[in-house]
Amino acid sequence: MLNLLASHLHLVYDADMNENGKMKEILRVKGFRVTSARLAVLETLSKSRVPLDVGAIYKKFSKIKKLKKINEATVYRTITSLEEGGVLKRVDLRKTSSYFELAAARHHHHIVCINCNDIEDFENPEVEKALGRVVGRSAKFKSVHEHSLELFGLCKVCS
Amino acid sequence: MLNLLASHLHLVYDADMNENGKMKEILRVKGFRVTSARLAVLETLSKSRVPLDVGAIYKKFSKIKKLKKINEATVYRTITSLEEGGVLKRVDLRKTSSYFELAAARHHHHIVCINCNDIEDFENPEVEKALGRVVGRSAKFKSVHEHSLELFGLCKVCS
DNA sequence: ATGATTGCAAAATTTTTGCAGAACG
DNA sequence: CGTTCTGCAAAAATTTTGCAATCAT
Repeated sequence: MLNLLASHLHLVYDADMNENGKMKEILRVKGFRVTSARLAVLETLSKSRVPLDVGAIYKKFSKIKKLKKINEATVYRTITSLEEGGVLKRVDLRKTSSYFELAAARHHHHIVCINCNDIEDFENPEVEKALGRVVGRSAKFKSVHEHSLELFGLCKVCS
Repeated sequence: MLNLLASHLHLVYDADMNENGKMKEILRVKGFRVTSARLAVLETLSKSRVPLDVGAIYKKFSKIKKLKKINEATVYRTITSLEEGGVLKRVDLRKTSSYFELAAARHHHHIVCINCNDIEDFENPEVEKALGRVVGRSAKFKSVHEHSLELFGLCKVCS
C-alpha cells in the first residue's frame, strides 16, 4: 500500500489517511482549501520519481482513474498558488517548460543526464553548509530563503 | 573604453580588438562562423550586468545602433548553437523564459531578489569544492560537466 | 451564504520549423 | 563555390486571463 511509510512514521488515526489523505492534510496545514484540482496535482507529483511539468501532470491524470480530469489552465493556477504557498518547488532542468516537485520531500538536489534525462537525487550536508555561509559575504543580501542546485552530466549508461 | 581590461590582460595586436573583436575571437576559437547575428547576441550580453532572455536581447538591438536588427527566430537559433558550443550559459531565474549569459565570464553563480529581480554574482571556492565531491557518491553518474546554482531571497532594499 | 476555485474559450508569450535567399570561409 | 546561416512566415508549445458557474468552508 502507498501509505506503508506513513504508517511507520506516525499513528494513522483515520482510515482515509492514505496518500490522498496525506495530501489533504498538507493542504489544510498550509491553509489551502481541499479541492480536486489540488489533490490531483499533488497525488500525481507524489507518484512520480522525477519532477514533472504541467503538460506531463496533465497527461498523467488519465492514468489515475480516480482523479477527475482537470483543465490545463487550472493546473497552471493550482501550481502557481501551491508554489507560492511552499507546497511545491520549481526545479530547473534547463528545459523550456517549468518542472515541479513536492516540497514535502526531504531537501535534496538533482543530477541530470543531459542525454537520457534520467535524474538522481542527492543531498549533501557539506554543500548546504557552504551555501549557508555564502550570504554572509553578500553586499546586497542579508538572507536567502531558497536555492536551486542541479548538476548536469552524462549518466553511466549514456557515457 | 570597453577593452581596457583586455588590454591589460594581453597584447592587443589589432586595432579592431575592441569588444567586437573579442567576440569575433571567441567565435573563431570555438569554430563558429563570424556572423552579425552571433556578434549582436554576444555584444548585447557582454554589455549587460545581468542575464537576459531572448525578448530582452531582441529589444536591446535597437539601442545599439551599429548592430543590424536580427530576426527573433534567428536569435533563438543563435542562442541554441552558442549554448551547445559552450559560448553561452543558460541561467535559471525561475521565470517562464530562459535567460542567458556569456560563458567567458569568470565562473560564478547568482543571488536573485524575488521582489525586484536584482541580481548579485558570487563565487565561492568552498561550495565548488563540496560540489566536486558530490558525484563521487553517485550511483548513476561518474562525472558531471556543469551545474546550476542560484540563491533566492529578498535584497536589503526590498526586505 | 459567500468568497475561493474551476472550466472554458480566447489571447499572450515563448519557442520551433520549413524554405528560399544571403553570407561566410 | 559549397555549406552554413538568416529572414520571413507560419505553426507549435507554453502560459496567462476574463467571466460565469461551481465548490469548499
